[in-house]
Amino acid sequence: MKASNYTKIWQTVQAIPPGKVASYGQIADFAGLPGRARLVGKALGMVPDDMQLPWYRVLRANGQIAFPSGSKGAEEQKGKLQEEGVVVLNNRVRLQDFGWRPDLAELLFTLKF
DNA sequence: CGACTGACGCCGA
DNA sequence: CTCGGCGCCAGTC
Repeated sequence: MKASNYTKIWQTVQAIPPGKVASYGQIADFAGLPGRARLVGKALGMVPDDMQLPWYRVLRANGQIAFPSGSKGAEEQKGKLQEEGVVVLNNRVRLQDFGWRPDLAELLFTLKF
């Protein structure tokens, strides 16, 4: 099967465990698309509503929520994260505490590509 | 074909 | 901390 870039990105996002967050660049790297962080953003925007995807676990490299503070999207994302115990302050998360550091072996087992 | 546009990232000032 | 600039690339106009 011909895993498109979007498919790889979605699979990688699904691999993020609850209570942890990853950055766009990180997702791009794990998906085999180094330097294509913007493509990750595009891919998340293309996600069908009926597909379950923890898109809210994806943040900017500095831990900030990608949406403008106070916007609908930002509030929704903040809520979803806090439900999992992730602390969100001033529209941002401390990656030092909640950043996802995947185990390479398990990552490969999950993504299989 | 070129110009513009993003749920981005990094480096330098 | 803020700004500006450049790299990135699939879509859109």
